[in-house]
Amino acid sequence: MADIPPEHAAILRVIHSIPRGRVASYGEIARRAGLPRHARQVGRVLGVYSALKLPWHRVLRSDGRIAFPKGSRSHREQRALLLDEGVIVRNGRVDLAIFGWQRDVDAQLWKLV
DNA sequence: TCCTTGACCATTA
DNA sequence: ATAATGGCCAAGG
Repeated sequence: MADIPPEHAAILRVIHSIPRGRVASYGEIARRAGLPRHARQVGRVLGVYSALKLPWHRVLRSDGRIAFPKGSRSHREQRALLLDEGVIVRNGRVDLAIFGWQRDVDAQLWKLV
């Protein structure tokens, strides 16, 4: 069995800890894993370990958009999985101020008014 | 080694 | 809001 490099393990651990109904960007995951500026590696790791059971659908771009091209198979699947757990996806995008793992509380309160 | 390729990001126009 | 740009960095050829 191939051993998993520590950097990969750190990234996988962070992804696994994203709460249900919340989302995080590639960059944020990299930072939380102690690997700032390694956003691209997060995407790569997700691909490499796609066989594992991970909440990959909770990972989005920094602007809240789904990384896969609109109309692609993966895009549709990710959208469906997010909707399944109550995350609103509008036009291929999620409002991070509401569903972001580290969401902006001020913005959320503002929306309630 | 050097070069290319990305499930990326921030800035600028 | 969209697009181009330069930067980023590990993998693989």
